[in-house]
Amino acid sequence: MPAQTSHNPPPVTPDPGPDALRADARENRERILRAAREAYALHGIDVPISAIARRAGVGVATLYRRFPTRTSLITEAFTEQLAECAGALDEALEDPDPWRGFCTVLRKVCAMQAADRGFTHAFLARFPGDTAYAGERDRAEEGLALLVRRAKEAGALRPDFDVSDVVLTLLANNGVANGAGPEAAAASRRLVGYLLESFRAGPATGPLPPPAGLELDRLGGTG
Amino acid sequence: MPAQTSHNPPPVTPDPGPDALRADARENRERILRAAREAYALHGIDVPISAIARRAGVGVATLYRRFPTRTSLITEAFTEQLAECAGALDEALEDPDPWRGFCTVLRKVCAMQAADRGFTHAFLARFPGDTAYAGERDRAEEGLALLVRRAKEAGALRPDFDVSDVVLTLLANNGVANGAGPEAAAASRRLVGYLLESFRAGPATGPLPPPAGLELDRLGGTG
DNA sequence: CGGTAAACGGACGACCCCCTCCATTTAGCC
DNA sequence: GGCTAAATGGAGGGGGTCGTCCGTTTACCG
Repeated sequence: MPAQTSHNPPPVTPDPGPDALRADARENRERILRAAREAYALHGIDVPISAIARRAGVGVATLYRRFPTRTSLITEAFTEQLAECAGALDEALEDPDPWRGFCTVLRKVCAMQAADRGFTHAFLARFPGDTAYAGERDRAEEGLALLVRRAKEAGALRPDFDVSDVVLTLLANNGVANGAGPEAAAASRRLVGYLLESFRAGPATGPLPPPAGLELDRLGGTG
Repeated sequence: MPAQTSHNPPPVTPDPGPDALRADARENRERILRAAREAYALHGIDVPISAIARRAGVGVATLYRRFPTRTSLITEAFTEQLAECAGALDEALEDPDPWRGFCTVLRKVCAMQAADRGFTHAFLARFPGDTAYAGERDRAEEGLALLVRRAKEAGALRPDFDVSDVVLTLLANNGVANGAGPEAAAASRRLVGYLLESFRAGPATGPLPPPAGLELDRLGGTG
């Protein structure tokens, strides 16, 4: 990334923003996002750009002008769902029972993963140089850490649980979501059921293999 | 597949078999398989055929003549590892402690998954029309079912464990193996640690979401 | 040593996806 | 209604993989 010339008050939005667009352009922008969400949910994040354009009823050029990079499209397409995740975390933090909050947020995010094949990738993908998610993600990590600490202090979450185990859960769930086909939802629920039982503090168990130190921003679809 | 003309004593081996080959051809065949295993382990199952050929030091045509379909190459390349899995299961069945056997086989297979990016795909991929694995797989399913039953009867495995939960475990582990990059091995160990704790029979826990009824032959890399 | 069939490998056409360019259409304003 | 800049869409060059064809090389046998 070339250095910027010292000053630029609005951080040079690569996306002009939906508001500054002409009416027909804004309409098309929405159609593209809708089509992208549908396509991603159905076929995963690898659908050709041209397929999304076709589904949206626009030309490829239109799509490319609005979303110059694949990442920018994905970012926009999943903003809503990511906000939903953030909301779930906020709710969990407000729950007087941190363990219940912990369970709820994990169940919810995993269910979303299982329902939408593209969501996982959007969720786990790192967006190099893209600051749109960075703040959101940092906030999520903080909130998660807080929730985990509280749940431990309440004696409900096992003490050797590591925050990175949340990522572990998401990755595992991703594997199930991608591999289990039509049974993905049921399989995901069952996996999360097993894991939550294991995460719950209980009578002393043997030592666990050490945490893998996974971080949200070090992960990608295929490593 | 066109109907066959009623009789063909040797079931028309698409692979002439390593033995009937000329010396140089057999040599090349081995080189191809070695290269395929390396490439799959490093880059997953999607490496271009040409890359494997190059790595093996042969032309594409040679590879294609020996292994007409991608599947046939994968099948051959992972035969050894699959045999190792089968061996692990056999050992587990011989273990006087079925729970220990169960843990060992799950740990071993998951470790293999984590170590070799291609192995999972080979392991889970369905091979339509390919009978090479069918017998092996049926035997594995039987053995697994037996192991699970014994472990339950020994009171070590929770009664509501379902055989399909083994597949669930493999899918989850696959997600971790594919997504955790360099930490895949550690992350996989930790996941399996959590799951095995959960699988272990213990003080009554709440009801689990129902099993997803996953079967080995209904799974594929991306469903 | 010589002949033959097996084996080889590179080149090639078909296909798909990415992304840009440009001639044409259209919305919004006077 | 007419003008202008924004917006559009499809064609096309570039890159990559697949799988086959065919002229050349090589192992094996007599």
